[in-house]
Amino acid sequence: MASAQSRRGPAADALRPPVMADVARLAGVSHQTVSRVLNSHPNVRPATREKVLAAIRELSYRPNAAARTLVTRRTHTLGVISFDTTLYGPASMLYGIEQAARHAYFVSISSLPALDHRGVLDAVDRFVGQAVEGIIVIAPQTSAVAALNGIPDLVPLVAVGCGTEAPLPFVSVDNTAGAARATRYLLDLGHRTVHHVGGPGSWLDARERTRGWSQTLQQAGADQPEVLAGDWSARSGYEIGLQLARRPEVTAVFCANDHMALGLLRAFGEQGRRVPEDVSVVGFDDIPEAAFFRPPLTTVRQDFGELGRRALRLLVDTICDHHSAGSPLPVDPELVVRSSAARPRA
Amino acid sequence: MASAQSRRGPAADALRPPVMADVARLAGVSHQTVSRVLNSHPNVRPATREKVLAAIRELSYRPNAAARTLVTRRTHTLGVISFDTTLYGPASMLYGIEQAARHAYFVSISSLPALDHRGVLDAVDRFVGQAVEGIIVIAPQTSAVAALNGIPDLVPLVAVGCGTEAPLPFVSVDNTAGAARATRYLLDLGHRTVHHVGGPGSWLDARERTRGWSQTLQQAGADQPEVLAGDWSARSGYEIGLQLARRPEVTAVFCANDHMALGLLRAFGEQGRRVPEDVSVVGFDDIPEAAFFRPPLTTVRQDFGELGRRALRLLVDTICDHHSAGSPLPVDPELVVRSSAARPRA
DNA sequence: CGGCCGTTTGTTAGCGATAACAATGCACCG
DNA sequence: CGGTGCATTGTTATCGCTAACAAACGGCCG
Repeated sequence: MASAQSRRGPAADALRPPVMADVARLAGVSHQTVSRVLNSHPNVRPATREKVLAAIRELSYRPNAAARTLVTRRTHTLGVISFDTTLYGPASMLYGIEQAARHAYFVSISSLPALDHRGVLDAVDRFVGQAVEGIIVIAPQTSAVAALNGIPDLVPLVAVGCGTEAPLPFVSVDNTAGAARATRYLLDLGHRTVHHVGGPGSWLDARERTRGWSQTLQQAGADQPEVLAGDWSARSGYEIGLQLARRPEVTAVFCANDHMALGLLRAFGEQGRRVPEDVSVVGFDDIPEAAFFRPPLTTVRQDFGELGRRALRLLVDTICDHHSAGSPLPVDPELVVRSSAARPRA
Repeated sequence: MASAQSRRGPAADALRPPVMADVARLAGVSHQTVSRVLNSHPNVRPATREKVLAAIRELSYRPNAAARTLVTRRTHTLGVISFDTTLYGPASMLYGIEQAARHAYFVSISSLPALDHRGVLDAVDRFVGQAVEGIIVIAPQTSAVAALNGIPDLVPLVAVGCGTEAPLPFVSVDNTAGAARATRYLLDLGHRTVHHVGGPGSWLDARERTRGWSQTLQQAGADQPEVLAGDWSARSGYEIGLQLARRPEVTAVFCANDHMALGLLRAFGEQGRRVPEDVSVVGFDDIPEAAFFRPPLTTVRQDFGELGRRALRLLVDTICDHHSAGSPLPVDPELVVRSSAARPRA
């Protein structure tokens, strides 16, 4: 049997995985017929198909992906470039993307410690080298958007969470509306004005949330306090909270994310300012833990998973039609009322 | 110029990306010489190399990965199979893996909503079909380990966070030691015994932490209260906390993770049991927010990133030597003392 | 019963790279 | 001045698959 096997010589049988020709020989057909069965072409007699399938099973044959790719020019692979996937937002989007993609694509990741021009360009380059069929950039920072500008159009590319200024198809949440909702809620409770702990200015989401807050105050004719910017971390929220706690005129704070709100709550607690009796706090994101902060955090829910799924859909559309049919509507954030905000004391 | 280009005919120039033959023609050498330059073989005259590089730049040529793979049988791709990468632990390990791998490999992910037998097998199968060079399974659940047993040895496979019972090379943290350290710490503070909020029994880490706690109590001759098992979520910690708060004999609690500890803190706060005055709480993981809980959480730090990096190293070793040189030492967790635990009141 | 047509199968030629081997050129030696 | 050997380059075969075309087969019609 071994000697009849192939030009590879008898000894190679065990070493090399079987190829299509081996299946063909065993089934007594030509390799092309095997290929037809594998690609479910019509015009293969059922009996033949069965023989081939049996041979495939017997040899545990698996088609060689590289050979296939070489001729079909399809890799069934997408690339995702993201800022630090340890963070809740990026991690959730990645998860959403992967769930939505898995039935049709492999997803390859590139998680960058910083989204600078160089890093993004390199990552795109890597992926193009790998011949991905499309790329999703989770690009929350202005620097990333800038980098995206300079990218040659080698492969369909979609951005997510990049504000509305991106020079390419994108999906995003309506940060401005979410921030406005939070601010409006606090004003409606009776607060004279609302202070704001912002995210880093280099992040688009941060800017947009700040804008939503600012516009709402302006419309309401309320005082507009200076923005205190953190870096998204609980620590920065804590430090800012320490300052804010000293100022008795502060009765309401809108934090650009839940982690900073956590730090804020801690700082207020430490300084003896009660939440929500003395000061109200509202966050943004609705991370799973927010409901278990002390007190439970009123916050703006953002559906990261949905965002990821939409990004994927947009990318797939772009790959197929090869014309971006405009970007879908922004995902609408929702205010989740818990107990960290209340009416100010009279 | 176009007519001299290639057998593809003049019109194809703009459509197809350039191939090695195009570069060769432009540089006036054979395609093999181009290949030599690309693979930095010795024995290419510097002048020739320059000509080739210039041609490559001029055409913006990129080698075709599939063609390369077909002949070299290398894909430079690794697969990572993980349970829900939204969670802090898996996300951090994934990040560690990717950071360590990126200079040499692409990393493809498969994030499963459940690590059941079928799911793991399918994921491995997908990756084998994609011809990855190795797979890392972030396999914290017993069901995953069971599934790993049945896997044919088609590709190097390494598990991480899978306890010490895995039938294959693995890396893990020393959960038992970490839990023992936390428990010991509470006992040393003077508590009679320590209650335990465990993770789901289907998770190896949960079991090991419970074991470490249990052994320590036994060694100390302390009472061994019944384990209350949660599901890692803050919500489950909260619910268990509500029960525990009613029992005045409870003065110290060791939680199997920080999220449940957060829920516990909230429940105790709500029920008027002060932490750490009335009851001490220690967590596990040291998530970035733990320092900003109220009170700041004393917990056991686990370096997920390092774990990921080690897993990668182990996998690469396995790929190269193709014999697993035994698994590396478990990563040692460290107790981070903050203020959620104190001496019991007299 | 020959010819036409549709179904089923086989044969050949690529896809774009690397590997093995052959050929060239030049320096150096006896 | 021919032979030897190394550095450099070119030629050919091959990786495992799909696409395009060719051939064989059978049924049906006139």
